[in-house]
Amino acid sequence: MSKEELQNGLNPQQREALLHTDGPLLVLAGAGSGKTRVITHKYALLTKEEKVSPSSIFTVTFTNKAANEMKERISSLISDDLKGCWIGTFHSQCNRILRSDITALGYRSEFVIYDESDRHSLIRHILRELKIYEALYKGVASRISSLKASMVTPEEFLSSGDGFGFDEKLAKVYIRFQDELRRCNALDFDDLIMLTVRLFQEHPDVLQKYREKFAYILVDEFQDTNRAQYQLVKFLASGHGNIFAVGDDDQSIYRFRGAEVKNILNFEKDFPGVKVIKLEQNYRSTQNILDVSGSIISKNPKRNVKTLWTDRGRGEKVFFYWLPVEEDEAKYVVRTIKDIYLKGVYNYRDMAVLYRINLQSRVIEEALRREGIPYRVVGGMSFYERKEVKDIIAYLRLCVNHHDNVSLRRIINTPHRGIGSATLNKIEQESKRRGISLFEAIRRICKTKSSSQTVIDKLDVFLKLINGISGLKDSSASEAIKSVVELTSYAEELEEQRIQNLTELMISAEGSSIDEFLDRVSLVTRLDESMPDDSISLMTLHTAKGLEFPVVFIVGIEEGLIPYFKSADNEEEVHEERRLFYVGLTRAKDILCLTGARRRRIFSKRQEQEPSRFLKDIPREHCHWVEKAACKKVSGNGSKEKGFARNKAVVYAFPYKTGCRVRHPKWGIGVVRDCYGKGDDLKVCVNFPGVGIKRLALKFAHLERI
DNA sequence: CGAATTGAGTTTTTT
DNA sequence: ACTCAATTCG
Repeated sequence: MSKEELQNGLNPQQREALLHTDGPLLVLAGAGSGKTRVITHKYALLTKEEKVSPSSIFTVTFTNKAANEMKERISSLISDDLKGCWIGTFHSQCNRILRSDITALGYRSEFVIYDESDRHSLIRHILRELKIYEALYKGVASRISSLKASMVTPEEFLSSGDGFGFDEKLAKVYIRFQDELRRCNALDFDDLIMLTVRLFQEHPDVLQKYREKFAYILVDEFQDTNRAQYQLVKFLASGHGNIFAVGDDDQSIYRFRGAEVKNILNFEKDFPGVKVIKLEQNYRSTQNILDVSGSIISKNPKRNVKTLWTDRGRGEKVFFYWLPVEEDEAKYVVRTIKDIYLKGVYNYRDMAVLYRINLQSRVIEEALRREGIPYRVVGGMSFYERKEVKDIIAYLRLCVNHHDNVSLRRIINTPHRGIGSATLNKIEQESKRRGISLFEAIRRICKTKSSSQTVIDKLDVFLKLINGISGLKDSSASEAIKSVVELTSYAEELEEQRIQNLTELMISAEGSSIDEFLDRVSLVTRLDESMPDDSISLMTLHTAKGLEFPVVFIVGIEEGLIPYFKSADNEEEVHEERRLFYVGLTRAKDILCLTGARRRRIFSKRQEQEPSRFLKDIPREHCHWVEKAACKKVSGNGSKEKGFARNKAVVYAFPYKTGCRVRHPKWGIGVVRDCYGKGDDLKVCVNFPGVGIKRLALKFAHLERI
């Protein structure tokens, strides 16, 4: 594509951002303003016109999904292949750098990467040893994580500490944690960033090498960077200043995990002469949706004001429904979903239900199930977090790296081989006494026969097993997985579904070496989520960031949920809740429907709920505002719930009930899903197995009741 | 060593 | 209400 072609279809601001090639540039991109478009076109322009090699453009995103999407879109713009390009997540980019240069910091380059749960088990182990209440491990882990994300060393933390006992203990755990990681030859996610920054700090020659290598730095979702990530980018860019950062401070919703919006503000200080461009034309939503979301976000102070506009027209008003209890809310949402679906304009995949906390999905799911509407809950446990998958990966890690104590602890008795806590304690002691890894300690115990024969026998079996698998080091990852499963008899007495998962794991490993595979599973959280079926998406507001749907429901717009009660007394956090709400609102393209319930069960307590304070900021003229005292329209069946079954209002006598069977001359036998309309316009929705769901005008479809 | 029972706590999440 | 985890019992 030529320079001219790359500009086609861009608005003036986008074009300006595209054509600014030298020096720092900050693009404040409102929701739905086509930021990815600008980034990808920029990338294409740099490689095509400026003849910059893809290997000289350092491009970072936060998620793999974003990185892949970007790669795809770029490769459709330029015909060259992107081999050797540097487009990836912060973590994968840092991994790449560290794999080649971490030895400068005294680490070995074959480190393994610990995920959240590995980190948790290591911290629990340390707490146990230091005799600190173990149940605190989650809090401790997250404190340490945020210290590392802010590049604070244990020493610095200690000196800045308030001298209260707990901080001292925390620092101790922190030191110990880093120490253990090192002994295990492992890095956690925070280390990947932190150590890369440290590498640049302490080794100017290495920094110089990368500065020369990367002529341009592109940062996506800049508002989500934490301090370490920002330092990283700053290091790379401060030589030539060719940094191109894209973000939206209004969509900063990850403060709780260390994101610092102030990086956007600092940016103008750190890179003098920065050009700031705002993208305010929105290509996603109707004007009504933009007005409503704008009225919400404009109440936040300290923001880069952006006023989104669209040429799409006003569109539907935004719906707000206030219902008596959460079940009513769910029912209302589901009924509306069905109504919309049956009108035929939108499919289920075009709709999403968003909520503040995962717990809220339950009621919605139940209501959807009752109506037989297909749905999927987005988020939740990722494939690689499943126990059986993690177990097998632990075996692989241990084989590649005998120092990996965390993996060893995980699988030493999985599947059961009679090695319990007593034996493990003995091993731990031996390892501590000699300053060797657990694996070495086991070897020693076996060699010196310093335990009872039964224990030695069991340990010996384990040793032989690991040694046997270690022999597979050079075989392919999928071979190795197969062998691990066989040698450990892992699949025995495992449920069918879990065996399936292992098969899936093997398939996903095909074609990679063990090292590559381990890297990938650490840095890629979920398998590519395929979504071929037509189903409603359910997810939290956080998960919805970056996505868009023609029809969006946001449920539970109540005080206590949005803003969440734990945030309600902290001003900063209320601002973040407001942004979160804003993110949710701006996901909608055509139809936006907000709901809330007057009474709701939260943690088994029935609570009287107030409408969210944010609702006060929405101008009523953009909304259909409906408060329901009780559920009026009860759809024939399913109204046996207490309270509002009184209106047995079967409005029209439909000839077909949901669930009854019919025969169609062409499609055969099907099940009636729904029946609506009246008179000559009576429509019936039938699911024909193997054919799919059909909507038929009763008048023309020659249905036969069976 | 492993199963069963009791008890505490309860946001959001990517890598 | 429900989950997850620790402790206790067999």
